[in-house]
Amino acid sequence: MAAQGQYEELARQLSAVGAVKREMGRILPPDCPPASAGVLTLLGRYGEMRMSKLAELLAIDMSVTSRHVTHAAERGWIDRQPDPQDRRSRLLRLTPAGRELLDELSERYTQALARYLEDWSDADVSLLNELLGRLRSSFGDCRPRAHQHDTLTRTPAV
Amino acid sequence: MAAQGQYEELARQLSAVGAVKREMGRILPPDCPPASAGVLTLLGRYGEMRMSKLAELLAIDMSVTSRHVTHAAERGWIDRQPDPQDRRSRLLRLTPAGRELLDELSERYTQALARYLEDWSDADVSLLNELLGRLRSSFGDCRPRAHQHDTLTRTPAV
DNA sequence: TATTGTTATACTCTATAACTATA
DNA sequence: TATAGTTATAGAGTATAACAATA
Repeated sequence: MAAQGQYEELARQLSAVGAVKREMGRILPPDCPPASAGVLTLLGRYGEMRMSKLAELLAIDMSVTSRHVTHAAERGWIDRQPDPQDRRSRLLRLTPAGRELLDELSERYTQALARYLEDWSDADVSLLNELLGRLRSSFGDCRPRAHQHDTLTRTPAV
Repeated sequence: MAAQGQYEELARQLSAVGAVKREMGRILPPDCPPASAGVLTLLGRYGEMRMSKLAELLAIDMSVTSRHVTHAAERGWIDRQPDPQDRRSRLLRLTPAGRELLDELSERYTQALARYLEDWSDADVSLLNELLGRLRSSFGDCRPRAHQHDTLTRTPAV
């Protein structure tokens, strides 16, 4: 349990961290918006998955996920196969071109962060990662309760 | 200097923290988008300032700042007076209504975070704040060099 | 009838460039 | 001529609701 000032400060930091995100977005290759990079990263990390799973990992609505996936699929970075188990679903996976692009993205991210965070210790980067992960998890666990004014309405995927 | 995997993880965490930001945005009162909350917060914290200073603190372009400020001014939350020292500039400050709204925002942020982060210690929240501040500062110090393909062109305000 | 995914629409946020007014 | 701020325009991201196909 933290003091009120800490919470207000955290709200401010979260709001302001957008500038860092935007700066990271600027290093991406043309035709690859940050949303595509997110899709490729998750498919690279977790392997083949369905739309609904990807939407859950991205923590955005599936309708939005669908558009991002379409963007990437149109450029040949990912592959959409109907799921033989349930033909309503589609299985997503990286193509070789997608894997290649992902490698390029990793390198760009790494180079940019190594430059910006040159005076950060390994332990500090690690700690920030851990705390951000915990932050997301603390929020994620509460998310379903967000707007529950109608208990009979379908609850969103996650 | 951190390992490559740490940097890739940080890129992912930064991308994913948007979900937390959106969740925080959902608790705001109607008619007060997150951008307005940011404007009010900074004016409350640092007091009267000019447009250019506010844009610098928000780390967004002044054109965008101008629109956020107009939104808030039209609702009576902030006041824009021409600077007597330089009539091109405008001095921004909270109105009583703006101060009242800011108090409401602080309370909502605090309540939401106290609920989501109920199992966080004061020290952990503090640490996250500190690391996010350092992160922003590490990026901010590099920003001017971003796109310097024409040294004679005016460099953006910050 | 319920669920998976897509599409249509609308809203928020941001950047670039052109513009106005003052210095 | 240069600077502070505004406005016009375009692009990226997201959410809600209506829809199609399958279960």
